[in-house]
Amino acid sequence: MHATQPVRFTVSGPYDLLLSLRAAASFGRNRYDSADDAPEVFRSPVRIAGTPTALEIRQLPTEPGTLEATARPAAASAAVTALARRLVNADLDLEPFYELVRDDKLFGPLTTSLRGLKAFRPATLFEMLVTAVIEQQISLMAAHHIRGRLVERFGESVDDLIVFPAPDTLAEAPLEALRECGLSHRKAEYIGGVAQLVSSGTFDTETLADLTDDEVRTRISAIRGFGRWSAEYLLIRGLGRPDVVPVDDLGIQTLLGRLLGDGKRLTPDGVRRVLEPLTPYRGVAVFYLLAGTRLGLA
DNA sequence: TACCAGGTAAAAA
DNA sequence: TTTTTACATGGT
Repeated sequence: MHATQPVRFTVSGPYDLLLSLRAAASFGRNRYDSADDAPEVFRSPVRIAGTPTALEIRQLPTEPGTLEATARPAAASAAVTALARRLVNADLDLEPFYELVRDDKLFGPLTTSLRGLKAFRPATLFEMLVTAVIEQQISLMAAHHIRGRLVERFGESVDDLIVFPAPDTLAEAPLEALRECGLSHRKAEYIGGVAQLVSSGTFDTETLADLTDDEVRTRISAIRGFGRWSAEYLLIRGLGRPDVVPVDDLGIQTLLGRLLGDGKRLTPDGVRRVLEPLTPYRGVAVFYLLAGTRLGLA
């Protein structure tokens, strides 16, 4: 049942793939996830049944609610569709969010300009867990460099892309090799540890999708190296939970202080206070503010 | 040069 | 129980 033809699927609510790609690029170009020569196509290196695969996703110009996914090498249609739906966050319907903020002074115009924008999600939650550890405390710029070295050293090539390292690869990697990518000794331990939990099956990332936000918080925080920030980072970025905000996040505290506060960095309680009216789309709202800032709209 | 950046666990108080 | 400290990289 391998798809030699592209598979098609529909997305819930408004969606603009090109805008979403532009926003993603503005957060820091990731040369392993996109191509310069075809900016209207989302290309992502993924693993399907263990095989490194290049997944390409397009939006049909005449039928914006329908997307088309192609896998090379060809792979099972069901797997391709499921993965593509995850990457573009196909199940999230933005319309209720737009309704909620339609008359808001800040969010009304912002959501009109950015109509159809969604954050991409990574192919695996394991990738998100590792990325969360890398981004702890240091600047995003520094984190990008470290992550790039990790992917180059331990990932697998497919076409001109590199698939994020598999859990067993990082589980078997010597701590010293992880440190050579620029990680602290402590972070190398965290990453080796979570890689062993996932590769051994002790921690099943796929079952997290069935749990509530709070249940996921508890499960993630139980892993060494993962506190509240990392759990919430995984919830919003990895699982696409629309109402979650990492209130400990320095970048978010600073941004919300500037746009919704008195200009100074907010405390975690301050973040909760200013976002309260945006429930149950607080996480999506923060993403729109971040994207708006990056794209020069907010 | 020193300091800060999308934190966390462990030690010290 | 609460507060302090060490940590790696890269930009300013």
